[in-house]
Amino acid sequence: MREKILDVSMEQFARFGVRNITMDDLARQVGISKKTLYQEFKDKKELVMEAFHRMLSLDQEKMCFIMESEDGVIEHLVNLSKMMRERLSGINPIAILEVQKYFPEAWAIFEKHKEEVILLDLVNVLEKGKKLGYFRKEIDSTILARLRVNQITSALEQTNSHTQTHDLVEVQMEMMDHFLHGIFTEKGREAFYSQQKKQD
DNA sequence: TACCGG
DNA sequence: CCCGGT
Repeated sequence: MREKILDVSMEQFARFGVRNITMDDLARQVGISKKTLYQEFKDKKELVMEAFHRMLSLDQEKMCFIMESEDGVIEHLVNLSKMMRERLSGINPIAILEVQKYFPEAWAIFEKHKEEVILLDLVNVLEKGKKLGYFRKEIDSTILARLRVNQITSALEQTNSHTQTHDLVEVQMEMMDHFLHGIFTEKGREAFYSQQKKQD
């Protein structure tokens, strides 16, 4: 039951914004009474926190899966960016602003996730890529992982501007391409191009 | 579902 | 007036 509620909440919050979705809306869509809803969750704040937390956990699961199934570091970075693009395309920019503004505790969960999960993952993948000869040995993995994590999440801060979600997706693609070409060795670039061909 | 109160 | 909470 809890998961069902969280899944619906996640989708609705992302699409219409947290403030536009009322507790009545959620109860109706899940097909339960508000009483049941409040038995599972203390208040709306808790629901938002949990929904947000769940979204990040699902992302993290996907990342672990990518990490295990792909031994190619390039595929890993491409998939990470793809994941971010898919996530962005389903989120109304207004929802991000609302969470930052009205649910700072939920936003803190994301900040933590960014620092502890994504950043470490990127350091690992950059190191791995250097060893395999795809990335230039001169690069500092820690600095570039930081650069990349800021790049990826910059999409979420730009929401103040009038940028459309579609543009954000395009921007993600462009930044990934630029980042990769900055760290590739010859071997890396060739591997990237043949990997791109497969995707089309 | 109705209602209170912020 | 709206909506979270009872």
